[in-house]
Amino acid sequence: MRLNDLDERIVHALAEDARRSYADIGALIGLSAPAVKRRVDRLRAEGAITGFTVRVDPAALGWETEGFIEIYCSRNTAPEAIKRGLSAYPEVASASTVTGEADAIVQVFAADMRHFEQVLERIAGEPYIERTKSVLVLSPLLRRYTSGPPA
Amino acid sequence: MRLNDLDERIVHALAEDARRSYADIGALIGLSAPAVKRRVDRLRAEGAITGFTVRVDPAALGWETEGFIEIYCSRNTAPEAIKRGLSAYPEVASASTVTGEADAIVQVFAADMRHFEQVLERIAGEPYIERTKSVLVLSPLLRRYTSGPPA
DNA sequence: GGTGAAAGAGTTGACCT
DNA sequence: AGGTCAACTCTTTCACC
Repeated sequence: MRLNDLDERIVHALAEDARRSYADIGALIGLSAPAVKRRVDRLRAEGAITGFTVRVDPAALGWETEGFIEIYCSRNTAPEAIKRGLSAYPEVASASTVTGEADAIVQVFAADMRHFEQVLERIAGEPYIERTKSVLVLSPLLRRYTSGPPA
Repeated sequence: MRLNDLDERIVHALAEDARRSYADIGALIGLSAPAVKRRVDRLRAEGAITGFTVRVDPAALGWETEGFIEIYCSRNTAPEAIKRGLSAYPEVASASTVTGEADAIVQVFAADMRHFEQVLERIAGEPYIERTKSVLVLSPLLRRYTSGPPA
C-alpha cells in the first residue's frame, strides 16, 4: 500500500500534535474537515496509523538516565524469548533484533545511574544473555515518530 | 518533581490511547472528568507531558527498512550542529549523543535497502562526520513510550 | 475534587460537484 | 474522491460549591 502526498501530510500534522482538529489539519493541507476524517479513518483501518499516544518528558517523570544496551545472546535464542524476557522490565522502552555483532539493541530509561546499573545487571543476568555492552545517552537531540503497537 | 499514583495512571492511560476522553480516564482511575483535565493541564504546564502524537506502522507507510547509525564526529562538533544537520533528513526518527566510542546514535527509517544506503551515504558525507557504523533492525520486538519534544 | 451548564468540536448521513 | 450542509453527540471548559 502506498500513501499519497495528502496522507503523508496528514500523518505529519498528527505526529506534531495528535489533538489537532480535523478542521485545523484540513486548513493546513487544503481539505475539508470531513475529508480529513475520511482519510484518517482509512489510514487507521489500513493499519498505517495504529493509535495515538502521549509524548512525555522522561526527566519530568523522574527518568533522568537513558541508555542503550546491546545484548549478545547464547546460540539459538529466539527473538520471541528476548521479547518475553525484556517485556518484564518497565524500564525497557524499546528493543529490536539487529544485524552485526550484537543480537539486539535495547533502549532503557532509568531514574538515575544507580537504577540504570541495577537494570543493566538484572538484564545481563537473564539466562539467555551472554554479555552486554551499553552506552549512556548524553542528550537526546531529536525525536519524531512513534511506531509500532503499544506492546 | 514527583508524580503520584494518579498522575502515573493518567499518563499510562494516555500512552495507550491519547484520544481517550477525560471522562473515560476518570472512570478508569476514579476521578471526575474535570479533575482529570486539571491534572493533565498541570502535567502539561510542568512539562511532564510534552504533547500528543500518532503511532504509525512504518511498514504500512512504506518504511520497510530500519537501522541505527552510530556517528563519529570530528573534534569540537557541538551537539547543536549534529541536531541541525540531522533535522534535515526526514528519515531520521531519533538521535542522541552518547558516551562510548561513537558520538551519537541515530535511528533511521527508510523505504528499502537502497534508500537506507542513500541516506547512510548522505549522512556519512556531512562535513562534521568522520565515519559511521550502522546496524540494520531485523525485527522490532518492543516499543513503548514516546519521549521528548516534537523537534 | 465534584457538579452542572454553556460552548466548542467531532461525527454522521444525505446530497452535490 | 472531495465539498457542503445540517443535525446530533460528546468533549471540553468554566464558574461555582
